[in-house]
Amino acid sequence: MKLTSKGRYAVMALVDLARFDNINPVSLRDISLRQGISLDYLEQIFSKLKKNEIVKSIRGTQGGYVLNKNPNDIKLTNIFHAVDEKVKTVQCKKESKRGCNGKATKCITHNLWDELEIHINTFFENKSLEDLIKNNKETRV
Amino acid sequence: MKLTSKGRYAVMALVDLARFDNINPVSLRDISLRQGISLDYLEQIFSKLKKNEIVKSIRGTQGGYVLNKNPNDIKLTNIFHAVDEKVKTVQCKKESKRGCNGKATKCITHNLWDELEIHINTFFENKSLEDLIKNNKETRV
DNA sequence: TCTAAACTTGACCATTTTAGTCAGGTATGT
DNA sequence: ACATACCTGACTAAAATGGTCAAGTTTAGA
Repeated sequence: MKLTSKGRYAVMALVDLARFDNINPVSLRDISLRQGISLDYLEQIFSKLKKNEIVKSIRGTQGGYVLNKNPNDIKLTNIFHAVDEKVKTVQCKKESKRGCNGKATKCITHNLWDELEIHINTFFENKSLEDLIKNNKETRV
Repeated sequence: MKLTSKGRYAVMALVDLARFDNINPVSLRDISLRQGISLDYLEQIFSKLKKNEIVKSIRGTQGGYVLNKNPNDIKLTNIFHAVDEKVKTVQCKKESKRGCNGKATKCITHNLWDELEIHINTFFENKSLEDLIKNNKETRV
């Protein structure tokens, strides 16, 4: 199990954005430079964040992005959902009426993954952008 | 983020094994049939489980695998570790003396991933094969 | 009004990972 | 001897990942 870069970049970029958007919109170019993330890739990510109403865009010179909500109302779970970072641990095909092992039963470890998923989601639901700004200042190695 | 099939299969197979190994070793062929997992793939997985002393093998006719420890002493974390299921959320190159963003700092979300990792690992460390046998009987859909 | 900054969209792609298969072994109980 | 079952390594198709590239559109400011 691992978190992909897309989810990580999304969170990094939003934390960066949240710290600088007090007055003016923040351009992806600036975020790209500060965080070392490819500009083209950031554009893909922000396209999704915008669709999910986490950020707003302002076009043209001096444009950029701003948060669309209070940092306290942006939970990690919203961010991951926006960029398609799946927290699902097992894919049980819901289309079929059958269980996840092809039989008429759930697989013997099914409940376990449900529990795990809840465990992880709880973490994400309780963590907001606000928390990250407060507690995770860039620190020296 | 998702759990790969390898880790899931490993757990499924071990739960199956734990339920049937009272008297005789259990063959991978039986597990394969019961759980619907490819035999060849199971062999790869059990090779790793054996290296990590989670199971013992008995060769020859009537051979198979048996648990090498008490089900209560086999934690999920041991199983995942054995089959290389990474719970690491971020790969910060430890070889380099630098931070995870190439600069001399940790990335601004570094602490977050550390926390998440601990959160998930706690779940895995507290869950044993014994727990799964007790609570996760195969259930009808 | 011209232009450069910045967002927008979609196609494309190399690499890595995943989830296996295949083809051979070797050991051992009967 | 022979069938069963473990053991090992090479191989591979398909998907996911982590981007790049190209061609726009919009708008502030000179």
